[in-house]
Amino acid sequence: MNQIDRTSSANLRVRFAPSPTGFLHVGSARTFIFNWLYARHNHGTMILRLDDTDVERNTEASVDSIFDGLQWLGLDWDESYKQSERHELHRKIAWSIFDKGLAYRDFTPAHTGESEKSGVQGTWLFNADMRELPREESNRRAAAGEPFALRFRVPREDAIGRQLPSAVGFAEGKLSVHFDDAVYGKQVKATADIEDFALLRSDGMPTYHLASCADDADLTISHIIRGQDHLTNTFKHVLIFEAAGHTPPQFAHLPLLVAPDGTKLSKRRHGPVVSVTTYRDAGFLPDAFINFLCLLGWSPKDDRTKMSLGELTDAFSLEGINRANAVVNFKEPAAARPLSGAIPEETFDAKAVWLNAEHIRALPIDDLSERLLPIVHEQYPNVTSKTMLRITPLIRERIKFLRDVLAAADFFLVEQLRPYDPAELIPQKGDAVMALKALQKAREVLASVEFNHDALDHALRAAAQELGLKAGQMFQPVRVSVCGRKNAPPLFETLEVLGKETTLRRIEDAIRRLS
RNA sequence: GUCCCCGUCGUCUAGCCCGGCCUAGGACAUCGCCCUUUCACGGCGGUAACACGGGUUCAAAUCCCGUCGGGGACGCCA
Repeated sequence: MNQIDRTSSANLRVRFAPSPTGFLHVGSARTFIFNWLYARHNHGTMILRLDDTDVERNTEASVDSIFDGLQWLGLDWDESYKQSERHELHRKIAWSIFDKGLAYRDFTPAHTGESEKSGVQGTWLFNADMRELPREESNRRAAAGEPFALRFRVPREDAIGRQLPSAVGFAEGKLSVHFDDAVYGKQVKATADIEDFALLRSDGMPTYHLASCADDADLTISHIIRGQDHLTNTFKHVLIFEAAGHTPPQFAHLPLLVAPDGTKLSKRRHGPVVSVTTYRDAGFLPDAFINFLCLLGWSPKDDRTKMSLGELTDAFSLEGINRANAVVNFKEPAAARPLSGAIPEETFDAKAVWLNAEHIRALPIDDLSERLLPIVHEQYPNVTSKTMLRITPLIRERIKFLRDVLAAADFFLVEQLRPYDPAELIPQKGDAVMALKALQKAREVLASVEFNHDALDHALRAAAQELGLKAGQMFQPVRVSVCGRKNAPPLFETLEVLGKETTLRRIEDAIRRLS
């Protein structure tokens, strides 16, 4: 059965196959990333396939939203397909399975939705009348126009003695299907626990299971890397592959991403916090987001956490994937803070936020500056890239999200400072008189000094000494007058960028506020 | 209900396959100290975990059995 050479990377082909039924959520993004990493690490082929079989639920908006997310991540693919354009192939394969006697027509009317989902009697297996329906009668009824679904004939005890597919054998005395998962190891399931699933619906459309396997076989996918929620479906898939005359690919199932409440991440229950574009809009760097996602369910095993895309690509392997579900430790925005439009920082997993800050700090100044500029321009269209380039180094260590630039660099950007509490001007262990004295001195000294770091440093320290103040007591009033608050970048660099004119004007203003 | 998967600090994880180096390592978060003109960065240190119970063994986080807990799949949805 293992005739395909899976070690040869030239034939390595993986795929990401989202269904366009909503936005791209973080679990899907992580599946995409792992597939991409595996393909690139092994110089294989990355395929994007839209699994849009369910016309009812698919929307154009969803397709756009998924592409938005993928585009932001910045990871590419080599080939792309739409399942809805391949129905002929799916039907052809379904009927070839029927022709081999491995599927049969089921004329039972379709079920009315969810009603008999978790029946007390246990798993429904098959309807004997339909499964055993003579071929002639089946053909006759079909020819008469009676609707039917096409069902897979899962091997039962009646298959014993005949030629069995190679994935089917006996385990503990029971006829079972087996396959080897790259993450979860050997998997076995008794055919008595697998129902005769549908291949074609009564409207002739392929089901997900059929379409997915038919495409994977046709596109010669070598490795299927997907969420663990498909682990039990895989037994059916193995059966389809073999019935269609193909060797099943190598499977690798990923542990699920779960919410803090322990349940599988879902768009429905958890909302925008699980949408990729939410991270984009909050000012995450794509590489930081990718880094974060990779650490959920995978480990490089060498204690590294902050990793670039290149490092991730080099380090990635299926062996590093673990089996336990991982929680994305986000908070519901409503619980985090009364909503004010923007998504508060504490909404996101703290590690994601930290990684983002790390990636921001690792970016070269000019690169960071370029990414910051469009955000700044939303509110301050007149800021030049030259100015931005001077501001960036002063705030790089102080922002966790790209958007934070607006709050961190506000005093560089506005003409007029927002009104602040004059009490802020008063230094440690000082009073309003001291503040006033310091500012008047600063006004005097700064008027005649050259605005570069060293000159500023000398001038202000000397001024402090002259007044009998500690350096900090001198700096604080100046800082607050030019920044409008206590927490700000280092003073001299700040003054340098602000320039003499603005600095003096703001000190003047502060003196006015004090008196 | 049936079947499948999982269970190491609050969270992500290393170690588990091939028992001893584990008085269980790292990271985030948290607490404290240092650096310092504020904030941040950085440095140092602390708190904190092998779900439980049996067994095998000289020795078990690592192997076996059971219990409990969590998740997932069971559709003519994907």
